[in-house]
Amino acid sequence: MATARRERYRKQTREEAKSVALAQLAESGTAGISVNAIAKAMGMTGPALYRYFASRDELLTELITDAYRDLAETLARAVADAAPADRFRAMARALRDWAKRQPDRYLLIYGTPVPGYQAPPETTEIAAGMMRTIFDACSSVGESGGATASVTPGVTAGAAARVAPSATASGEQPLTEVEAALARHLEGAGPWAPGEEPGGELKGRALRTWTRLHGVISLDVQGQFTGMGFDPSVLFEAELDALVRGG
Amino acid sequence: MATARRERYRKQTREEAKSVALAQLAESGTAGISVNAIAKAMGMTGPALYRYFASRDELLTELITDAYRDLAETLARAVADAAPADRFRAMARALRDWAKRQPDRYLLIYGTPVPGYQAPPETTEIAAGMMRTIFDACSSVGESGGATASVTPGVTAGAAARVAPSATASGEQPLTEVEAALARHLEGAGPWAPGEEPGGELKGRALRTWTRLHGVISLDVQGQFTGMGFDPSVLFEAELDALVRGG
DNA sequence: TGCTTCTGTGAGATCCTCTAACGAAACAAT
DNA sequence: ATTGTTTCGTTAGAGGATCTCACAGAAGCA
Repeated sequence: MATARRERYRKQTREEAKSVALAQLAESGTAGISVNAIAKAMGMTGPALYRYFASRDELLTELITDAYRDLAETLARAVADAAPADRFRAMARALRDWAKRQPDRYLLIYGTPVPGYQAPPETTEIAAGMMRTIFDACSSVGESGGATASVTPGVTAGAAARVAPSATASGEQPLTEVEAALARHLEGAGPWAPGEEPGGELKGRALRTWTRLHGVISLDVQGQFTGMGFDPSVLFEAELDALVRGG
Repeated sequence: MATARRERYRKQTREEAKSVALAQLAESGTAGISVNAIAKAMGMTGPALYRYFASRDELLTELITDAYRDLAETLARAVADAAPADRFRAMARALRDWAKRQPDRYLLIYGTPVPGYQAPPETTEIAAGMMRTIFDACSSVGESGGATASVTPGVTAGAAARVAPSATASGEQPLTEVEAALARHLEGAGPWAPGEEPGGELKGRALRTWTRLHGVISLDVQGQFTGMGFDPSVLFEAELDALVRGG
């Protein structure tokens, strides 16, 4: 029973090690995380830490899943706390804020993977939960917002003219032919998230949302915009608006 | 004069080293590139390679700039070889093809950077040249294509209704308010590319293009789509279409 | 009190990057 | 052809990394 003390201590030192590792990550990147250095910073010798983590890789993996979980929870909370009409924007901004506040953790999740690396099953679970959140945020985007313009299809011919939605549920934006093709292609895919699987159209919206937000955020946190003389948040808001507008 | 032999030999072994390094990169990631292992694979001892590269970092940097240059040239050629109406799609597809064919090199350019790492000035030059290519591809997107639909603004009020373009040059898509705001914000930014600097609207289009294509491509080459049961190229084409449509 | 389990230490194996000193080869010039 | 110079590759080694192993304490349990 009193072994609980030991377990508490064990968990505590594990957390301390991960915390020190995060500090190292922030200032030297993934490659700068050293078991030896962490141990030294904690006041013990190198091999002692191997009582708590089987390998440097396990520590790294735990850092990743922790960050993943944290991000997923942050998004879920942002969606839950927002009014239905604001959910989408709240989710997107929460994502960006999280990434900007701790770039290294974002890159830990979405950065360059090691070729051989196999993500633990826990990771895919978290990813599925996050996809659920994105679904929820996306599904509430056109509803009762009143801010979306109903764009009537133009008369010009061509592949990009907006066509009537195939057979989807609620009253949403009309889709272009290519959007409809993507929706059809995604109809059978999945399952991507727990709970009921949405239709292809919503999956397409979610996928667009994910990739576009990641595009802006990842280039931003990697510093690819530095020296270009503009505020990335303006670009982000523009992309956000395009997503809302485009359904 | 006959020192040319030596120089040729020198260049040759440098190239061989980089080639071996690329092989290591493909199978073990950036961290798996080892000067010792490269030398051994070339039939010499470790320290010998330090006659050719001052440090492991210099080798890495050279790998990055090589990849960057290669990518930039590939895009430029794709744009140059395509008919004006196809330039945009040609550029985008060339980008994706290049990335899919050699994911590790793409991630070398756009992957997680080391926090302390300062890109050599040569890199920013190449980036500027590539931005020029993107500008060229984007500027020819609405012209004479005939495939873009002229979307008439809906009657519904709200921030997302399309408004008349501010004062831009050619006959292009009308902009939403947020797009116009982004264009205004980008008007003074730069210079991003050699040659004449385009207006804010074109800069906005280029930025959207860059971030959206990168969003799809990076998640794809990182394997984030694996197991989701859909073809990423369909998503890519849908995004491409949205970019063409949206100006 | 003893017995067991957990925790930390020091030594060491094996890798890595990178420096330094030395032999050998190739080039240059008399 | 012989001499001098530059370059190349070697071995030796410093210093650091991950990780294993055997051993000394400490903590928990009887």
